[in-house]
Amino acid sequence: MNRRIDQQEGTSVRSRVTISDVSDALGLTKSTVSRALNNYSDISESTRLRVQRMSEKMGYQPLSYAQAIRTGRTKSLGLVVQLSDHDAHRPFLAAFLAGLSQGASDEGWTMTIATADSPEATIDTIKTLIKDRKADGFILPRTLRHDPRVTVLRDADVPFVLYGRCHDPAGCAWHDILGEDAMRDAVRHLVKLGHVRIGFINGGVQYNYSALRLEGFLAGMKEAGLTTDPAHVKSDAMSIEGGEAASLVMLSTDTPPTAIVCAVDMAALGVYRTAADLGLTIGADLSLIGYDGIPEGGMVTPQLTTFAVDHTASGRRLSNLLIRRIGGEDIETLRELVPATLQERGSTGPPLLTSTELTARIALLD
Amino acid sequence: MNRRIDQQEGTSVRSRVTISDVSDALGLTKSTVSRALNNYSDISESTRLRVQRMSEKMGYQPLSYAQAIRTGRTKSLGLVVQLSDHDAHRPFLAAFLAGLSQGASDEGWTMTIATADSPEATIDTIKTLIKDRKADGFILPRTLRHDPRVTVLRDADVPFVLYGRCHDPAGCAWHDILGEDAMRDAVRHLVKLGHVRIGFINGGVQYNYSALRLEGFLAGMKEAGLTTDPAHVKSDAMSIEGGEAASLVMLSTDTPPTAIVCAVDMAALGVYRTAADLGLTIGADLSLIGYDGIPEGGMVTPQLTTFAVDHTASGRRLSNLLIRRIGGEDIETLRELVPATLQERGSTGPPLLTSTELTARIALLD
DNA sequence: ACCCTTGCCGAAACCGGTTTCGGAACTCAA
DNA sequence: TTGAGTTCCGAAACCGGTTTCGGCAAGGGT
Repeated sequence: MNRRIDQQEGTSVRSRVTISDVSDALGLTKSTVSRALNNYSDISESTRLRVQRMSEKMGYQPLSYAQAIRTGRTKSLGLVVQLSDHDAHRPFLAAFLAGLSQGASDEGWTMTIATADSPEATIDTIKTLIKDRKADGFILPRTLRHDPRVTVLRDADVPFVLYGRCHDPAGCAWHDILGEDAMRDAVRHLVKLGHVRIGFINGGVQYNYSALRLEGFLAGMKEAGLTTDPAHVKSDAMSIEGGEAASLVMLSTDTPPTAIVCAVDMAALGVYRTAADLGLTIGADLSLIGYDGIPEGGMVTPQLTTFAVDHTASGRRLSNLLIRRIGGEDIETLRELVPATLQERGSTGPPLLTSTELTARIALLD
Repeated sequence: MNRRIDQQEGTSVRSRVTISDVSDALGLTKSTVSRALNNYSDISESTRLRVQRMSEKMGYQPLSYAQAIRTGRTKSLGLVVQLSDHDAHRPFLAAFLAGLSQGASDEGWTMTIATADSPEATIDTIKTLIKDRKADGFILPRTLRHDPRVTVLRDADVPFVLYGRCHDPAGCAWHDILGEDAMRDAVRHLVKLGHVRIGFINGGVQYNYSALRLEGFLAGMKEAGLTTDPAHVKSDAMSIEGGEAASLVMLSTDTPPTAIVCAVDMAALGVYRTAADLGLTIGADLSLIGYDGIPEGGMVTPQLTTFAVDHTASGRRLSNLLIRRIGGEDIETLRELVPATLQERGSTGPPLLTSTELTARIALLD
């Protein structure tokens, strides 16, 4: 009782307000206060209210690690960032973290993050974090078709939520962008402009999204009654170089596409290079649509038409979902899909050249 | 004693090995085990060894939050990333985090990170993390000349370490890159190529580094016996647009510089735009040196000569310094400066034109 | 009037560590 | 032999919460 309550916003964080301070002030025991704040049913409504008010007034906030010792929960979300991945996701990282962090702190949770430089190291890091109880659950970005992280976490019975979807949905909660719809819409958009021969440059096949985006592309082609030339479909292009190589091959066929859809913006930037090499003007001779909305897309000429993805918003959602998952909510209610939004810029236009003319133009260079 | 020890690498993390398991196995009390592991002097060397071996064998690792309840230390490092800053630092983030995280986990620590979108929010977030004891200390990137974070942490008596330096070193540990030396070396490099009229585009004056880099630039000029035209020194350019504007003004004077040193790469990228607008060829008509080593510098033509900074290595050092600081090491021993390394590429060369010729060329455009 | 619920709260154990305190055993000088 | 120090470890309190258990008092049915 001789304990001094700190100033509201005192910078010096001497002795905190503990649960005993609150219970003493109310003439109750700390067990009652604890149960009142944790919504136990054997606490009368009037007492619960008294406790809540007093806690509020005294600025009491349970210490998460003091709770953890009994509950095993730290109120922190784990994220292991794998950096061996091509650079593509780095620009996402800041925005993504911002969303995660906001979503977490909205509920009074924090983010524990670690990095790893290989899939194996990622698994090890996750295991360590679980063992040391540094996180109550995990957010898994960049879901793979067969993701070892999912296996580990499912086995360990540790909650997690995917940024992406999973081939085996058992036990998986997720938040994902409808990349397949975006690819279909890309085709629709190009078809409306008059394109008939459309190529597709996909991302890494190990990722779950690539199968979906390919599906979406093909669906769009089928819907428009167009046939897809197998030579016009490439995959595993996630970097500028990858996109450059894939598009070069594609445009060197006898019947080159007049438009290309890329599953990732980085690959689309590579197409700019190929176009420059072949003397083609993007947006005129060759139309191009990307996906991701990376800032570099706004720095090239013409600016890249792409599908913008709001990673901050997604991060926020993911934190929310994971916290609810840890709280025991049903998995089925913790799955959501949101659309990407088309950002129309200069890299698309009606086809100026026929495929034959294109070939002729390209041949001139040799 | 009826407790089962988990399999070494068991995925299912049932009951952990606790300190009592270890003490039981040795026929000691847990207090002895605790003191043995924490290097108390009143434990015999033989006992300490027995305890260490058994702990190792049983895979015992104290639970950090269980320790925290008594010690107040969580073994986690705090980082608050401020995102309102121009985008410039985003590319750094991944590499920086990787270093921090490696440095932390090398010592069995973890990173707790949060984001904020304004200086005020940053302060609030730090205060919250301190209050909730979510971090034992903080890493402060992007040090300002007068940094409110330093004030808060110093007042709260919470350990911290700067990525950068501080005008008032009292209580400050740091790791920093010698940007001033880099700027001086940039001038030396240009002088050696034959440049006489050299401009300087500095970053934000609110940052601590900008004063240092300006100093370094001026030192290089003085060393070479060159006079610095005040019209050739600009500041607060940290983005492409900023660099573009600053260089445009600078090059529109009667005696434009034949070479420009930029304190940040992003500004240097802006100079490329100005050069394109004015019909100048970078590396020939105009030499350019940046600082940071951002990947975009390798994507422009010609590639940007710059000073590469290894943010991963710095992050690792910062974690190490902070952990030692939290451990009570003397501040004076926790300050270190490392050089940046010149990455010579295509944006520098001997001056092809005199200042007069340059002016004539530029005037032609009007 | 009596017993049986039910509602509500206190007492105490507990979580996994750390830290204080005290005392047994051993050493060494007087 | 004895007394004073040392060395080293056990017992127990403690940190700040949560959870189990038991019991008192009010209410309700017969």
